Amino acid sequence: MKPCKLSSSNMDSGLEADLQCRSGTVCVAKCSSDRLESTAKRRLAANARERRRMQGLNTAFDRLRKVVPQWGQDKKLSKYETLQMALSYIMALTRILAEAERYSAEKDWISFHCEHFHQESCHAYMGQKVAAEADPYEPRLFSFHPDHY
DNA sequence: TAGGCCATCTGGTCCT
DNA sequence: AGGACCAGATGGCCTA
Repeated sequence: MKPCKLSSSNMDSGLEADLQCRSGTVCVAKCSSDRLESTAKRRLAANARERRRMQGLNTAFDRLRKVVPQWGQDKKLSKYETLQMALSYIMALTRILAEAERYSAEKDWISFHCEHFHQESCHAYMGQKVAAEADPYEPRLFSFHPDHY
């Protein structure tokens, strides 16, 4: 948006009818006031759009806070903490998924191994696995460790 | 009271 | 030209 090229003296005079552009052509009072008015209008519209945009962003943050674990947190997570927690959460879930896949493949092999070789040690191993799976959402998996920059 | 967090305004840049 | 997005500035609110 280019500013209306009015001389400062004219701007200060307050006599709108006498306003002149630097080009020398007579600038009708309406010219500057309309321009200022439309500039102000567009600025206000832009402000409103920006407010709506930020509100949308905050709504998204609230939705994210609802699905992210908040172990022992009595106050809501800040935006930065929410993003960090979401990252930890996703990584933990990914790890659980990978473990589960590996376990299902491994279990077949272990069953076979137990059937044909040393059964005692296999029972101990299987028991350990089951215990570990009993509480896959153990809080420590998603503990929030903010990075310090 | 200082520091953290947030909302809002604003000007700049990019895209359609 | 106008909208979306972004980053900097500013002021308010809250907490230790």
